[in-house]
Amino acid sequence: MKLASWNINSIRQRHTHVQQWLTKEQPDWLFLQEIKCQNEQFPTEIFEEMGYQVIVNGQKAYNGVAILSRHPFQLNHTVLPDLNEEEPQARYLEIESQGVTLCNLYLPNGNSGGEEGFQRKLHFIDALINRAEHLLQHKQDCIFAGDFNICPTNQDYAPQTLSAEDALVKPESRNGFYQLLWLGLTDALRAIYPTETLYTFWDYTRGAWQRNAGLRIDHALLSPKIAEQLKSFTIDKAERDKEQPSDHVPIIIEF
DNA sequence: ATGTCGGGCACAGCCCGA
Repeated sequence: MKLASWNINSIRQRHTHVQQWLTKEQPDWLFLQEIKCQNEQFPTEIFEEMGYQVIVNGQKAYNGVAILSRHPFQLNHTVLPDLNEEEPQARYLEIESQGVTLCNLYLPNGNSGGEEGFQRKLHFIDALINRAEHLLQHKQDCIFAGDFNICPTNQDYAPQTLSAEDALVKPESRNGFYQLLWLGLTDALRAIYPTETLYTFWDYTRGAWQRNAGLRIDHALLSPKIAEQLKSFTIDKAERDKEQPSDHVPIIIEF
Protein backbone atom coordinates (compact mmCIF):
# COMPACT_ATOMS: atom_id res chain seq x y z
CA MET A 1 0.00 0.00 0.00
CA LYS A 2 1.11 3.49 -0.79
CA LEU A 3 -0.12 6.54 1.10
CA ALA A 4 0.91 10.11 0.38
CA SER A 5 0.32 13.47 2.06
CA TRP A 6 0.76 16.90 0.52
CA ASN A 7 0.02 20.40 1.77
CA ILE A 8 -0.96 21.83 -1.60
CA ASN A 9 -1.48 25.51 -0.64
CA SER A 10 -4.62 25.99 -2.77
CA ILE A 11 -5.98 23.14 -4.90
CA ARG A 12 -7.38 25.67 -7.38
CA GLN A 13 -3.85 26.93 -8.08
CA ARG A 14 -2.29 23.49 -8.22
CA HIS A 15 -4.77 20.83 -9.38
CA THR A 16 -2.62 20.19 -12.49
CA HIS A 17 0.40 19.52 -10.26
CA VAL A 18 -1.67 16.97 -8.34
CA GLN A 19 -3.00 15.32 -11.52
CA GLN A 20 0.49 14.92 -12.97
CA TRP A 21 1.84 13.71 -9.67
CA LEU A 22 -0.94 11.09 -9.32
CA THR A 23 -0.25 9.80 -12.82
CA LYS A 24 3.40 9.34 -11.89
CA GLU A 25 2.98 7.94 -8.37
CA GLN A 26 -0.39 6.15 -8.38
CA PRO A 27 -0.81 6.12 -4.58
CA ASP A 28 -3.65 4.20 -2.97
CA TRP A 29 -4.47 7.31 -0.94
CA LEU A 30 -3.50 10.96 -1.13
CA PHE A 31 -4.11 13.29 1.81
CA LEU A 32 -4.30 16.96 0.87
CA GLN A 33 -4.08 19.93 3.24
CA GLU A 34 -4.63 23.67 2.75
CA ILE A 35 -6.94 23.16 -0.20
CA LYS A 36 -8.23 26.69 0.57
CA CYS A 37 -11.67 26.24 -0.96
CA GLN A 38 -15.22 25.25 -0.16
CA ASN A 39 -16.42 21.71 -0.93
CA GLU A 40 -18.25 22.70 -4.09
CA GLN A 41 -15.16 24.48 -5.44
CA PHE A 42 -12.98 21.36 -5.19
CA PRO A 43 -12.17 19.83 -8.62
CA THR A 44 -13.62 16.45 -7.64
CA GLU A 45 -14.41 15.32 -11.19
CA ILE A 46 -10.86 15.49 -12.53
CA PHE A 47 -9.72 13.07 -9.84
CA GLU A 48 -12.73 10.79 -10.22
CA GLU A 49 -11.85 10.50 -13.91
CA MET A 50 -8.46 9.22 -12.78
CA GLY A 51 -10.04 6.45 -10.71
CA TYR A 52 -10.07 8.13 -7.31
CA GLN A 53 -12.95 8.51 -4.91
CA VAL A 54 -12.90 11.94 -3.33
CA ILE A 55 -13.93 13.27 0.06
CA VAL A 56 -13.55 16.94 0.89
CA ASN A 57 -13.70 18.89 4.14
CA GLY A 58 -13.30 22.45 2.93
CA GLN A 59 -14.02 25.99 4.07
CA LYS A 60 -13.75 29.46 2.61
CA ALA A 61 -10.28 30.96 2.06
CA TYR A 62 -8.22 29.04 4.61
CA ASN A 63 -7.36 25.51 5.71
CA GLY A 64 -9.37 22.64 4.21
CA VAL A 65 -8.42 18.97 3.81
CA ALA A 66 -9.34 16.24 1.33
CA ILE A 67 -8.62 12.57 0.70
CA LEU A 68 -8.34 10.88 -2.69
CA SER A 69 -8.76 7.10 -2.47
CA ARG A 70 -8.43 4.26 -4.97
CA HIS A 71 -10.39 2.04 -2.55
CA PRO A 72 -13.88 2.23 -1.06
CA PHE A 73 -14.00 3.89 2.35
CA GLN A 74 -16.26 4.93 5.18
CA LEU A 75 -16.20 8.47 6.56
CA ASN A 76 -15.45 8.48 10.29
CA HIS A 77 -15.00 12.16 11.27
CA THR A 78 -14.63 15.66 9.86
CA VAL A 79 -13.86 17.15 13.28
CA LEU A 80 -11.70 15.59 15.99
CA PRO A 81 -14.20 14.08 18.45
CA ASP A 82 -12.81 15.82 21.55
CA LEU A 83 -12.25 19.22 19.96
CA ASN A 84 -14.89 21.63 21.24
CA GLU A 85 -14.49 24.85 19.28
CA GLU A 86 -17.14 27.54 18.79
CA GLU A 87 -16.05 27.97 15.15
CA PRO A 88 -14.61 24.64 14.02
CA GLN A 89 -12.09 24.91 11.19
CA ALA A 90 -11.65 22.38 8.37
CA ARG A 91 -8.49 20.70 9.61
CA TYR A 92 -9.32 17.02 10.04
CA LEU A 93 -10.68 14.19 7.93
CA GLU A 94 -10.77 10.56 9.08
CA ILE A 95 -11.84 7.59 6.99
CA GLU A 96 -11.57 3.82 7.24
CA SER A 97 -10.35 2.02 4.13
CA GLN A 98 -8.92 -1.48 3.56
CA GLY A 99 -9.16 -2.10 7.30
CA VAL A 100 -7.02 0.90 8.25
CA THR A 101 -8.15 4.12 9.92
CA LEU A 102 -6.66 6.99 7.93
CA CYS A 103 -6.43 10.35 9.66
CA ASN A 104 -5.59 13.42 7.58
CA LEU A 105 -4.71 16.45 9.68
CA TYR A 106 -3.69 20.07 9.32
CA LEU A 107 -2.63 21.42 12.70
CA PRO A 108 -3.01 25.11 13.45
CA ASN A 109 0.29 26.93 12.89
CA GLY A 110 -0.05 28.64 16.26
CA ASN A 111 1.95 31.78 15.47
CA SER A 112 -1.03 34.03 14.71
CA GLY A 113 -3.74 35.20 17.06
CA GLY A 114 -1.47 35.61 20.04
CA GLU A 115 -1.76 33.34 23.07
CA GLU A 116 -5.29 32.34 22.03
CA GLY A 117 -4.00 31.17 18.66
CA PHE A 118 -1.29 29.11 20.31
CA GLN A 119 -3.79 27.58 22.74
CA ARG A 120 -5.95 26.55 19.75
CA LYS A 121 -2.96 24.60 18.46
CA LEU A 122 -2.45 22.90 21.82
CA HIS A 123 -6.15 22.00 22.08
CA PHE A 124 -5.99 20.44 18.64
CA ILE A 125 -2.96 18.39 19.69
CA ASP A 126 -4.75 17.25 22.86
CA ALA A 127 -7.75 16.11 20.83
CA LEU A 128 -5.40 14.29 18.46
CA ILE A 129 -3.74 12.50 21.38
CA ASN A 130 -7.16 11.43 22.67
CA ARG A 131 -8.14 10.15 19.24
CA ALA A 132 -4.89 8.18 18.87
CA GLU A 133 -5.30 6.74 22.36
CA HIS A 134 -8.85 5.63 21.54
CA LEU A 135 -7.89 3.93 18.27
CA LEU A 136 -4.87 2.20 19.80
CA GLN A 137 -6.87 0.96 22.80
CA HIS A 138 -9.29 -0.61 20.34
CA LYS A 139 -6.40 -2.28 18.45
CA GLN A 140 -7.33 -0.35 15.34
CA ASP A 141 -4.58 -0.10 12.71
CA CYS A 142 -4.21 3.60 12.01
CA ILE A 143 -2.12 6.25 10.29
CA PHE A 144 -2.01 9.91 11.29
CA ALA A 145 -0.49 11.96 8.50
CA GLY A 146 -0.43 15.56 7.35
CA ASP A 147 0.97 18.97 8.16
CA PHE A 148 1.64 18.88 11.91
CA ASN A 149 3.25 22.34 12.00
CA ILE A 150 5.73 20.91 14.52
CA CYS A 151 9.49 20.47 14.15
CA PRO A 152 9.99 17.58 16.60
CA THR A 153 13.69 18.29 17.30
CA ASN A 154 16.28 20.96 16.52
CA GLN A 155 17.48 18.78 13.66
CA ASP A 156 14.11 19.31 11.98
CA TYR A 157 14.65 22.94 11.02
CA ALA A 158 17.50 24.73 9.31
CA PRO A 159 19.71 26.82 11.60
CA GLN A 160 18.48 30.40 12.11
CA THR A 161 15.15 29.86 10.33
CA LEU A 162 13.03 29.88 13.50
CA SER A 163 13.23 31.54 16.90
CA ALA A 164 12.92 29.49 20.08
CA GLU A 165 9.55 31.23 20.64
CA ASP A 166 8.12 29.96 17.36
CA ALA A 167 5.00 27.82 17.82
CA LEU A 168 6.55 25.17 15.55
CA VAL A 169 9.33 24.47 18.06
CA LYS A 170 7.89 25.55 21.42
CA PRO A 171 8.25 22.84 24.09
CA GLU A 172 4.46 22.55 24.48
CA SER A 173 4.04 21.77 20.75
CA ARG A 174 6.90 19.29 20.76
CA ASN A 175 5.66 17.64 23.92
CA GLY A 176 2.36 16.93 22.17
CA PHE A 177 4.22 15.25 19.32
CA TYR A 178 6.26 13.18 21.79
CA GLN A 179 3.07 12.13 23.58
CA LEU A 180 1.78 10.69 20.31
CA LEU A 181 5.02 8.70 20.04
CA TRP A 182 4.81 7.57 23.67
CA LEU A 183 1.34 6.18 22.99
CA GLY A 184 3.08 3.77 20.63
CA LEU A 185 2.93 5.54 17.28
CA THR A 186 6.02 5.45 15.07
CA ASP A 187 7.45 8.49 13.28
CA ALA A 188 7.71 6.77 9.88
CA LEU A 189 10.53 8.94 8.56
CA ARG A 190 12.71 8.40 11.63
CA ALA A 191 12.06 4.65 11.50
CA ILE A 192 13.86 4.60 8.16
CA TYR A 193 16.20 7.61 8.41
CA PRO A 194 17.09 7.84 12.12
CA THR A 195 19.67 10.61 11.86
CA GLU A 196 19.55 12.33 8.46
CA THR A 197 18.64 15.99 8.21
CA LEU A 198 15.55 16.03 6.01
CA TYR A 199 12.92 18.70 5.30
CA THR A 200 9.42 18.73 3.78
CA PHE A 201 8.77 22.50 3.58
CA TRP A 202 10.74 25.46 2.27
CA ASP A 203 9.39 28.99 2.72
CA TYR A 204 8.68 31.07 -0.40
CA THR A 205 10.68 33.97 1.05
CA ARG A 206 14.39 34.65 1.40
CA GLY A 207 15.44 32.02 -1.14
CA ALA A 208 14.71 29.32 1.42
CA TRP A 209 14.63 26.53 -1.19
CA GLN A 210 17.88 27.62 -2.85
CA ARG A 211 19.58 27.82 0.57
CA ASN A 212 17.95 24.58 1.78
CA ALA A 213 16.53 26.56 4.71
CA GLY A 214 13.71 24.08 5.25
CA LEU A 215 11.58 22.52 7.97
CA ARG A 216 10.38 18.99 8.67
CA ILE A 217 6.75 19.55 9.61
CA ASP A 218 4.89 17.01 7.45
CA HIS A 219 4.80 13.68 9.23
CA ALA A 220 3.28 10.20 9.14
CA LEU A 221 2.69 8.40 12.44
CA LEU A 222 1.93 4.68 12.31
CA SER A 223 0.26 2.26 14.70
CA PRO A 224 2.45 -0.75 15.63
CA LYS A 225 1.31 -3.28 13.04
CA ILE A 226 1.57 -0.78 10.18
CA ALA A 227 4.99 0.29 11.45
CA GLU A 228 6.17 -3.33 11.28
CA GLN A 229 5.13 -3.40 7.63
CA LEU A 230 6.76 -0.07 6.70
CA LYS A 231 8.86 -0.43 3.55
CA SER A 232 9.81 3.10 2.52
CA PHE A 233 9.45 6.79 3.23
CA THR A 234 9.97 9.25 0.39
CA ILE A 235 10.10 13.04 0.37
CA ASP A 236 9.41 14.09 -3.22
CA LYS A 237 11.70 17.14 -3.29
CA ALA A 238 11.46 17.41 -7.08
CA GLU A 239 8.03 19.02 -6.70
CA ARG A 240 9.59 22.06 -4.99
CA ASP A 241 11.60 22.81 -8.15
CA LYS A 242 8.55 22.94 -10.44
CA GLU A 243 6.82 26.07 -11.74
CA GLN A 244 4.48 27.65 -9.17
CA PRO A 245 5.14 24.99 -6.53
CA SER A 246 3.51 24.56 -3.16
CA ASP A 247 5.85 25.45 -0.31
CA HIS A 248 5.42 21.84 0.91
CA VAL A 249 6.39 18.70 -1.04
CA PRO A 250 4.62 15.30 -0.99
CA ILE A 251 5.63 12.68 1.54
CA ILE A 252 5.01 9.04 0.61
CA ILE A 253 4.98 5.89 2.72
CA GLU A 254 4.81 2.33 1.42
CA PHE A 255 3.78 -0.53 3.66
C1' DA B 1 11.98 43.38 9.76
C1' DT B 2 13.00 40.75 5.67
C1' DG B 3 10.37 38.43 1.91
C1' DT B 4 6.68 35.61 -1.35
C1' DC B 5 2.66 33.41 -1.96
C1' DG B 6 -2.97 32.62 -1.99
C1' DG B 7 -7.54 34.30 -0.93
C1' DG B 8 -10.94 37.89 0.27
C1' DC B 9 -12.83 42.06 -0.62
C1' DA B 10 -14.35 44.40 -4.36
C1' DC B 11 -12.43 46.06 -8.57
C1' DA B 12 -7.09 48.50 -6.52
C1' DG B 13 -4.31 47.70 -3.74
C1' DC B 14 -4.41 46.32 1.12
C1' DC B 15 -4.90 42.80 4.78
C1' DC B 16 -4.55 38.25 6.89
C1' DG B 17 -2.33 33.83 7.31
C1' DA B 18 1.54 31.02 6.41
